[in-house]
Amino acid sequence: MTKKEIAAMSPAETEILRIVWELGAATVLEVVDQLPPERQIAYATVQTLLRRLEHKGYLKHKSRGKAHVFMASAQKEEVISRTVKDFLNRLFGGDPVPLVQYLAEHGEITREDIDELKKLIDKPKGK
Amino acid sequence: MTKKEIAAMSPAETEILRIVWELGAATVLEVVDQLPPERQIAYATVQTLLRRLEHKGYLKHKSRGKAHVFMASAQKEEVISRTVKDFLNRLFGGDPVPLVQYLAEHGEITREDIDELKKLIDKPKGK
DNA sequence: GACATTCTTTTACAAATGTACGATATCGGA
DNA sequence: TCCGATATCGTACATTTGTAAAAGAATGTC
Repeated sequence: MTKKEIAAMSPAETEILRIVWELGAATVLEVVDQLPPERQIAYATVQTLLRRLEHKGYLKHKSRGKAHVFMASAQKEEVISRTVKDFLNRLFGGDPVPLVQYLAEHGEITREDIDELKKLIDKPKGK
Repeated sequence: MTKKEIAAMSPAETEILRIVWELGAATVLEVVDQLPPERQIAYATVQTLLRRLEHKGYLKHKSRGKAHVFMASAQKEEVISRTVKDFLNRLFGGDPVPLVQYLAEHGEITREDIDELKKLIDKPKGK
């Protein structure tokens, strides 16, 4: 565990980071285009968020022509882990069951999903 | 749907709100005592957070002696729903499966939990 | 090589957040 | 009724966050 202590990301930053993850690598414009249409947010704002994410160590970038192409720098798994754990602590005191329960009750996850999960648990993570 | 538009709560506020939910009703001191020992936070700070939560409509209070006893005002279900949905959107673009998958892979939820869930889904919510 | 175009950088700024001190009010006793 | 203990209230304040305009730089095109 050499590196640690990466500054927490804000909600808006999280939203942007997710999109970069999804696209693999993306310019400011590509991120903007990926945002849902109802999400009104200026190009410059997204740019700021990307810059801040880079400062905090979540992203890095290289240049393609004059544009910057952003991509993940920190380990996604790691980041998600911290974020979920944190969320769980704040809202449910760390107990994940109520969360999953909520998802089940509100039709967010289907029976099929659950069957898949069962398999996942049975096979203890084939690396 | 008469009331809506309740201001979003901040992470620190969420942490406090959860404790009030857990205790049902609590004074500032009781909330402070409920916080994990590693969480260094002054009495006055908790007080401020409780005050803000009340302003935002999440809590109300009555007096017991000179102390204020805080308790939930907004519907917990409602609040959790909004919060989870929001979290899901930001971190996973709204798809709950990766979240649950994460929980499963990291041993956060057990096989038993999953069996319980299955029942929940099969019985479509006995109101 | 001058221009319009497209990006990045710089800079701003109000509002929200996290944190908490000091002043004030209230309650239970002596 | 005056006192100490306990609470709340008002206030403060440095940061972080969300949002973005303005200024400056690189590029392709006549």
